[in-house]
Amino acid sequence: MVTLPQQEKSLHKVNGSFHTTTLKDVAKLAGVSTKTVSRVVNNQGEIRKETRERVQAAIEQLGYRPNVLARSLIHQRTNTLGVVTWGIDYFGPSRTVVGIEQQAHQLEYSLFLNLMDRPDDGDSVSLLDTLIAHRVDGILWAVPEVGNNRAWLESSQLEHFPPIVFLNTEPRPGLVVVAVDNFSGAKLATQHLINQGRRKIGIITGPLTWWEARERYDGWKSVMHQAKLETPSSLVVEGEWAADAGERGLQQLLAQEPDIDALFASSDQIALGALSTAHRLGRQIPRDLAIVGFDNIPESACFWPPLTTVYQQLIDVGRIAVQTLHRMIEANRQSRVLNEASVTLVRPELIVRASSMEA
Amino acid sequence: MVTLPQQEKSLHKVNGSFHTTTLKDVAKLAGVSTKTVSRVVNNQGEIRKETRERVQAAIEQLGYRPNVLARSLIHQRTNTLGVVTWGIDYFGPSRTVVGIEQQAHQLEYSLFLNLMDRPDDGDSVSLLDTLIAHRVDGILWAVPEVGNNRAWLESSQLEHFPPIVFLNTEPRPGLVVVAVDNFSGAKLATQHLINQGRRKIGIITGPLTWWEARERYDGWKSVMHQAKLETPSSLVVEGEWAADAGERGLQQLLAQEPDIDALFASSDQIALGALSTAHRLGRQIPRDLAIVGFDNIPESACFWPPLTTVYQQLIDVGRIAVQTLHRMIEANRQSRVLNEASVTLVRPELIVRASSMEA
DNA sequence: AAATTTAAATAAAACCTATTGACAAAGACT
DNA sequence: AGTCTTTGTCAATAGGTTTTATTTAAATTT
Repeated sequence: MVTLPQQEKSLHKVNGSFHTTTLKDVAKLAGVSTKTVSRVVNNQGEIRKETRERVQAAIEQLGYRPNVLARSLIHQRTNTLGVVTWGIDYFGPSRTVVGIEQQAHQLEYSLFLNLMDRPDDGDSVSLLDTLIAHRVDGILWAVPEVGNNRAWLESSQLEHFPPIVFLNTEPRPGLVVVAVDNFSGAKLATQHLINQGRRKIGIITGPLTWWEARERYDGWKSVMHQAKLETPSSLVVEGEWAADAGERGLQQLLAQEPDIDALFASSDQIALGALSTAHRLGRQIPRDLAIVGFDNIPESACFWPPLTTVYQQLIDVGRIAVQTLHRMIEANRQSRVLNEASVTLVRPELIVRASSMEA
Repeated sequence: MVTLPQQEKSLHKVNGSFHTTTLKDVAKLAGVSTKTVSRVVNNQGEIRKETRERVQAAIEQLGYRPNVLARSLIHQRTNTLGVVTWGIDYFGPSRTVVGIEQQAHQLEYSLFLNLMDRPDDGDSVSLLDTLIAHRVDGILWAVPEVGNNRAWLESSQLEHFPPIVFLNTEPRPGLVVVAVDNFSGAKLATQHLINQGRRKIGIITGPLTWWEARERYDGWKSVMHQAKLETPSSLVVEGEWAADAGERGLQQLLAQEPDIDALFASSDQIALGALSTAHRLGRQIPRDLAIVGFDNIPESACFWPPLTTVYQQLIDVGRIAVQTLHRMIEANRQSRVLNEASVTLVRPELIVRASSMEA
């Protein structure tokens, strides 16, 4: 036990305004120099056990926590990453953020979170500015690529930017990208349907301004061609990501090609909408129509029938992105070498359920 | 147009290591004092148009952004809020975060995001410590209340904490809380079923260690009693929040009370699982069994049949929480008056769809 | 044109909090 | 007395803000 002089309660009141305790306060209370406190806090140098305990008791009593701002200022490092993303109320983006947070936490980074209001451009530049003003050590750009919403890349002076990793965006020369291999995923889905003996396989795409939607579309086309199956535009409907696109989409497809026997839906929500339409029209799933989705949202296992879908390991995308960013930051610290571009693709896997296989 | 002396590219390279541009650099390049630059940046005092332009040109050229850390240090204010939450890959929590972010952005706060790995206790204290070390101006505690996961409240020295607002937790004396009125929501749902002429109304609850689950359970009980309906334990199944709890839950309910004519599911996922079981058992929804969920996840409109559910305006909870916190911060700045406790309840509304009404 | 007033800019120092290095001093131990 | 261990002093640093006192420049008045 260590005893300390009683501290009057008013210590943290100065001029009636809040005063967080500083190194000095601790030093004064413990009766040592600030240097000594600093040594205790940072666990460096030889310190007598008794002194250490006195200091620690003072820290306890005052609720002292070192001011990270001051530290960062000196060390030229904030241990902070900036995340820019969109749509965390959707399953995919939120999972990605979870992965990011987990890995960041493990590597002792704090996260600044910034959400865009719309995925297509908007206020990207001002968000990035804020992050840079906060001197984040690195940036995770996790906004889905829509239209030309990375136009800021051209106009910005990237030499004033910290390292950036792009998540789920199209690889480009000079950039570091971690993404799900949507193309492969779509191929898995389509190939599976072909393996089930289906031949007339329709697709409802996401909005084709989205890179991910285009990749999935291309994957479908690629497998179809390989299997020598036609891909007329009557088998294709462009939709939004949400469920009602699936409802309308299937209606339209059936109007154009009444005898399609399978559907590749570019999201689980679209698949859900299609299921709903199928029920209304009295089509048996999977007998009359096999359906495969994309995402593996938790609900999809309980759709009726349970949905076959492509599982994207978005948590991994987040984790890998942070690991990569961390390496870039460390490398930068050693030498101001330009980080090499790189592309990491995470392979999705197919989850087979009842919506695509007859019992 | 303003012209400036050419700057050699190597300015931001010092000893081969990265050098962010500072006020001084700008001042030197513009040929003015640092004070002048400061005035331009902060838009204060009288400054000749020509000078302002020179300075702005220098800022542009160097890509200067004021160091927020240094500013915060002086102003004793970081314009930063800490968010602690859990489960942003679920619909409810992520929506709440969206609301928080929107309002924070509008009030020019940046957000630190911290996710707990588990909602029941865990590392709360260390998360809070990190936030305080970062000198956040306020904290949003958006972790659902499970068991005694706010035990840290007793052991912490709250006088060293910045203002805190609690989201979707049980009101307690002395705390500021913004929450959805789960009790009312459950009453809406149950009353609606009674209005439809249902009398034997079962419930699948969330885990009753959760405050929100208990509130919904109590709401159901309250309305049942008011309508002079029995609430034997055979009408109650405690579940998890996810869909498979609904599958098993309905099975169990039907085993206990084969002639129930309605079900209040404490989450849309549970409702989805119940729908799935109903299909498998050949029960017609809503004819044989009316179902109401809770949450209004986007998919619920496309369930088969579309799900009647209770819509919680979680975005509003987030927004209001930030507004409240902002007021507390401002009030604190004026005078170190203890912030008064307060409770704001957000009323949910009932969305009626086909799962509870015969056509 | 000279004198006065007003405006714009500057230099220098203090401050915010913590870190760091060089060096000195005190105390403990042979 | 000499050595080792522990602690302290002091100043500089990180990147800004703010104050005071001063200087310079421009605008206005006589």
